Parts: sequence; C-alpha cells; structure tokens
Amino acid sequence: MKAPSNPPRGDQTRRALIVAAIDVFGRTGFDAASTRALARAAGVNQALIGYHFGGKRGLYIAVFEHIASQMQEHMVPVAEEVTRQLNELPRYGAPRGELAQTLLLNLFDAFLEMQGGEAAAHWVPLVLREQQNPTEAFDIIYDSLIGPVLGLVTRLVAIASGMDETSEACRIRTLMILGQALIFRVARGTTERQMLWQTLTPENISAIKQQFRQSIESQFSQRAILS
Amino acid sequence: MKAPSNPPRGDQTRRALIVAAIDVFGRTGFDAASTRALARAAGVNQALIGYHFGGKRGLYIAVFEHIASQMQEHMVPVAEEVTRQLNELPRYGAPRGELAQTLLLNLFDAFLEMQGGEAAAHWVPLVLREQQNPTEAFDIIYDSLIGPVLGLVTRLVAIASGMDETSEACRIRTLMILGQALIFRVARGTTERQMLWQTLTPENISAIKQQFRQSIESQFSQRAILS
DNA sequence: GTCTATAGTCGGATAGAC
DNA sequence: GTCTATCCGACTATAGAC
Repeated sequence: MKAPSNPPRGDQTRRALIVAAIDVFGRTGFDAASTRALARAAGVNQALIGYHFGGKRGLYIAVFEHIASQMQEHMVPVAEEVTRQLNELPRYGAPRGELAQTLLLNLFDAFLEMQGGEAAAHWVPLVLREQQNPTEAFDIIYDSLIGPVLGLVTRLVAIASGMDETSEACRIRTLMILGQALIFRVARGTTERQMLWQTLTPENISAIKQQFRQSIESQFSQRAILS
Repeated sequence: MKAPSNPPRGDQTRRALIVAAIDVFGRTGFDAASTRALARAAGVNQALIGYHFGGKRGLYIAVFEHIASQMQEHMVPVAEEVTRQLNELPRYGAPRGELAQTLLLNLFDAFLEMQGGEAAAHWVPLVLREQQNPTEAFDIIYDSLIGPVLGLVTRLVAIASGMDETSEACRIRTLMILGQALIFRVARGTTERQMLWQTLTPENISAIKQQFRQSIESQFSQRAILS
C-alpha cells in the first residue's frame, strides 16, 4: 500500500511522459515526434526519456502498454459479464439467438462509449498506424484486448446469425460489424465533412449507438423469417 | 497526339518519382520518408525532387493528385451509370427501392474491386493518415472523389431504406455501410490475424463482396416487412 | 533522479558544373 | 534536365556534473 501523498519523483516523470507522448505521437506519428517535443510537452528534461525508457522507442512501447491497460479497464468488465451470461444459458433453445444479439449490443455500447471519450481521439491514430504496419507495439494491444474481444464477438455473431463460428463468412461478417462501429473515428476527415461533426460529442455517440442497434437488429432479423 | 516512342525525359522522371513515392510514403509516412530514399526508389537523382516538385511536400501533393485520378478512373464511369439509371426511373413506385439497392451494390462492387488491387495496399495508408490529420492533400482526394461518391451513396441509401436523405440518421447509416467495406484494409493488422489473410486476393475480395451483399439485403429487407 | 552540454548522424534544400 | 558537392539545421543518444 502506497500513501497517495507520496508519489516518487521518478514515477511522476514517467507518467507525465507517457501521457504527453500519447498526445504527441498521436498527432504526428513516431518518426515526426522529436524527443525534444515529447519532453517539452511533458514538462521534463529531454535526457530523462533515455533514462526512464531507454530511448524514444522505449517510450513508444510504454505508451502502448498504457493504452492497452486503459482499454482493458473499459472493456474487460463488460466482456466478462457477457461471457458469464452466455455460458449460463442452455446450449440450445429459441431465446439463445436473441440473447446473443442483446449481448452483442451491450458489448458494442461499451466499445462506442470508449471511442466517444476525448482520449480516444489521441490513441486511435496511433493504433491505426500500427494496423497498417504492425510492430511489437501492435502485438501488445492485439494480444491483450483486440484478439480476445473479437473472439467473443465472433461467437456472438455466430449464435445470433446461425452461422458456423469457425466459418470464413462468420469472421467476415464480424469484421464488417466492427467496421460499422469504427468508421467514425477511422475516417475522421470524412466524418467531419459528411456529418459536420468537429468532435464526437456524447450526443453524436448516442445517435451512432441508435443507428448501430437498428442495423444489427435488421441484419439478424432474417432469423425470424427463416425459422 | 504524342508518339508513344517519344516520352520527354522530364516526364519520365516525374512519373518515376510519383510511382515510387506512393510506395515509400505509404510504407513510412511523410516525415519518415527521406528525399534520398524517395530518389533511390525511383532510380533518379535526389536533387531532381527539388527541381520537378519544388521539394518533398510538392512531391507529396503530386502523389495525391495521382491517386485521385486513379480512383476516378475506377469509380467515375460506374458512378455515372448509376446516376443515369437512377434518374431514368419514375420518381415514385414500388421498384424504386429495389433498384436503389441494386445500384448501391453495383457501386460498392466497383469500390471493393478497387480496394482489391495491389496498388490499394500502398495508397490506403496514405489516405488514412490524411483522414486523421487532414491537410491540403486530403482536400484533393475528398473534393474530387470521396465527397461526390458519398453524396450519391447517401441518396441511394435514402431511397432503399425510406429514410430522409438529409437526416442525420441517413448519413450515419451511409458511413456505417462504408465502414463495412473499408474495415479489411483499414484494420489490416487485425484482418491478417483474424482472417489469416496475408494480402487481399481476388478470392478474398469475392468472399467480402458476397457477405457485403447479404448484409445490405438484410438491412433493407425490413422495407418488405413494413410495406 | 535530474540537469547541461555535446558528440555523431542524418535530414532537406540548393549552388553550380555539365 | 541532370548531376555532384555541400551548407546548415535538427535529431537521438549519452557522458558527466550535481
């Protein structure tokens, strides 16, 4: 147990650098961000990046570990609750498809909520860059969050749609659903001009959630028709 | 009319630089790409970037003009044909919704086909970076292609779904549909691990098209229920 | 743990010969 | 139009005082 009034100086410096670096790396990318700019934004000396993180690259990795743990805080409790409810249900039966759809929406509500935060505007560009050119930093975030959550989503999509969970078609549909939720951050420039949204306000997120819900419901409603 | 056997030396250099720069900028981003690396990839002298484009920034802009005209070659003929068919139809009537759905799928077939090309792997990262941090280069591509095509898509979505074309809900749904088509390039790292696809082969694109079609059909099938 | 100072490298731009 | 050579600024990393 550590007294809250006693934060060691080094920890403060590390934290300031990481928080500032999310912003600076997010704006300009890894190469364009100079250690001088990073240090200035954090209000610390430039040489401290080398001391605490071994160099610019080390700080970059630390930033991704920080982002991963922040995303986990948002998503893991919801994912665990969803898993719990899913496992409690009988293996077969009519309500199972509808439950999966509901759980899917719960999961994406949390995801869209996370994206709504102002912090997301900073780390989304970082993650996107890693998606295009995956390095060690991408593994950190994929292994600890994206992979597991996507696995859960695939399972829910399979149950809600009646598809085989292991089929290519099911995994394609799962990614498409993810695309529907991500597009507003990913294509930020287009969103700005198309929606006339400068930033994603809570009202915007609420409107997105509503349309997302309708889209999911209609995509899986054919079940009712087929059965 | 220019004889094909007489390409002026300057044009050859400009073209080589632009083609190589799409690759180099796409891999590493604007800042990380050195003029030396750009010149080496094009097989020309480093000083020629300054001579022909005024500097690295000028080459970057030229790259986006090139990308915009390439995208136009793919999309404009299809977009014009869609517009023509749409305007020929009676303003009201039962088949109008179904036609809009068909035209929407035609448009996105062309779009997905374009994304399938190996060239797309290079310029998608470029456009994505501009989406996060729009500059003059983004305007080039938005004004000449993204904006107009998205306007057409919005119109089709409105007709197919019965929504008001100018409503926020309709524009949100339009962007979500775009997200479904873009996710496989945008979240490349995730696609690789989730689908076990190293590159997007024609077979992959074909599978995506098929799922995209099913998703669109089910999303707009509620019309049949409501009417 | 933090600072100053600097070594060593590499970048973009350009002058001037051809 | 193309080349060589070079200027000069900016960068990362680190040695060494405190």
